[in-house]
Formats: sequence, C-alpha cells, structure tokens
Amino acid sequence: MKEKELRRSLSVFPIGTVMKLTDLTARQIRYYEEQQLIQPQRNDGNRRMYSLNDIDVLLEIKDYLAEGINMAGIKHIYEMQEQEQEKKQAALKRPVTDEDVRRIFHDELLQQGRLNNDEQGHSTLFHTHKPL
DNA sequence: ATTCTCACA
DNA sequence: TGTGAGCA
Repeated sequence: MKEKELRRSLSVFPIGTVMKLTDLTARQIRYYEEQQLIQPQRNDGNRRMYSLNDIDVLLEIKDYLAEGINMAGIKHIYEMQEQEQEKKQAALKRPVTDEDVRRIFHDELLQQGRLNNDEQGHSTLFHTHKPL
C-alpha cells in the first residue's frame, strides 16, 4: 500500500493552485520552502511544482502559525519528527537487544494503563503542541 | 497570464 | 512579510 504514497508525492500543482488551496501568499509559500519545511520539485521552466504532501504540510504550518507558534518552533516540530523516524528505521535494521525488550514491555504496560483509564479512546498522547 | 529572483521610499 | 521591477 504505497501506491498511494507515490501519488501524494507527485509534484503536479503550480504555486497559483497551492495559493488558492492553502490561502497563503506566494511569498509565504516560497519562504517556508527556504526554511526547509517543504521541498517542491521544479519543472523544465524552473517553475515550482507542489505535491499533495507539500500542501498538507503547508496547511499544518498555517495551523501552527494560527496557534501562535513561530517559524523556529515549527521547524523544531518537523526536526523532531525526522529524528523519530530515523530512530524507528534504525530499530528495524538492528537486531533486538535486551534493552529493547525491556522498553517494549514497559511501553506495553503504559499503554494498557491508558486504555483502562480512557474509555473514549481519546489519545491525549498526541496533543502536545501547545504554546510554551 | 504566471511564476521567478532580487531588492527595498 | 509585502511589493514592484524586469525576465522567461
């Protein structure tokens, strides 16, 4: 199931379309690219072409901005996400150690505890992006 | 008509 | 971030 990922990564929208979809100015969209938050492709005419993934990120950035988070903070958020993904990928390549087993058991216990206390299943776990 | 880069009364 | 210039 990564045919879907492939499509979402296809750069097919010119900046004008992205502007309408995100309600951001071209200036802002290019600035966020400068900040490494998105990496749109370029076509033969040096025109930026955005993917659905790029648009999703842009929308997220707009939300974070609306919540009062500055560029530095937003960049930190994506840097963290990258680091977490690197850890998960590293874990897949490395043979499981005793430490890993302990950690997994530990997480398992914590998760069961949450399930027993949170009937609705509302994972308050991921609502960690509040202004400092 | 659109987008790009660069610069700033 | 906005905006206008001069290109492609």
